[in-house]
Amino acid sequence: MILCIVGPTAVGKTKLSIALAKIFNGEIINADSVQIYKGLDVGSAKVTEAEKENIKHHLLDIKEVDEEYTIYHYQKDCRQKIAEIKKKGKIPILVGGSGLYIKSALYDYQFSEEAKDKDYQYSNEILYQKIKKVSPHITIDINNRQRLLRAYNKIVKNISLDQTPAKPYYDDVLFIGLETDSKTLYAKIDKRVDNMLIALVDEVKAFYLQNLNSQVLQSAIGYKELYAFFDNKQTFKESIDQIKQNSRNYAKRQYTFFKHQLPVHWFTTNYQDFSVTINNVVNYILENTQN
RNA sequence: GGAGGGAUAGCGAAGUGGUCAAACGCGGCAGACUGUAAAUCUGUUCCUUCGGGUUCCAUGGUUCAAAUCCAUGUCCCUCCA
Repeated sequence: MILCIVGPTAVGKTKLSIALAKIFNGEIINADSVQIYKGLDVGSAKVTEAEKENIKHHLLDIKEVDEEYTIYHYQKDCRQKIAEIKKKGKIPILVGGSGLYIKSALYDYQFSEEAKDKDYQYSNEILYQKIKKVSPHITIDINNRQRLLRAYNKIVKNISLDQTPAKPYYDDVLFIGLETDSKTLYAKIDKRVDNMLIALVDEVKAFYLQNLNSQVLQSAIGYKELYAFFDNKQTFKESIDQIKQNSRNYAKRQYTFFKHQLPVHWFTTNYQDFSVTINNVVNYILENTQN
């Protein structure tokens, strides 16, 4: 059995994962694209040593902030960890909010070789036409340059643009989702941001003073907004409001992905008494376990 | 007390007689997702039984026709006293 715990930011995934690891003798595999990196602790709400309660965690802090890491790497790393944990007779528990990371590891996504996309000078229209010429039925939005470039890079490297849906890579995965109504979640997110504020400023400032800049620092919520503040591009309050706003929007996108892309069984987080939530999940797992 | 400026959809903001249910941005809601995924992109957003109905501070007026012109009132802002 493989457990996979998903849900938007701030619903309680971490807490649930620790509880399940203890009950089912599991080890946790991180499935969060930002927590892969060392030093991005506060802003990514990474588990603290105390919170881990001696449960073994994998794929946390395995890269420096200026190193490249994509789903290609994650697929390999995660599958390897799953194999290792299973070999020990323990239960792998994937926990995280990065939907595509999870899907690429647990579904038969094919990645040919490690390779970075090249940028081309072509306009979106021209890229679109070139792609359509090779693959007339492909669905791709003409404004989505990131995807257009990806598709075009594939064409140049003679890689198939096949869009057939991926099949599960494992046959024993149980997807568990945590959810709550948006009003509660948004209040939770705001509060979480307010609580992490001081520590987050220190964390980001350290990177900023080192003159570090990288893909993650430019795109991760909590980091990019404070960089804008340190660069004097906006006020502190504007940055904080933006962090909250971006977190809310992100939570929304996470729901959409999990609800439509993965066969998730959902549970409502009981913030007053989390043991109720844990019990519900445990019962569900027991009901769906063969032995 | 005097002189100006302004009130537009949840918010900001265009529009200054018909082509205006009203550009655009934000926010909201919904969606896509096979190598940047905490990324990138899409649709929708007055009400509706989808025929239509009711809007642009309020009331009255001009006009075939008003968010746009006129009068009065209310509120807000700036400047002079």
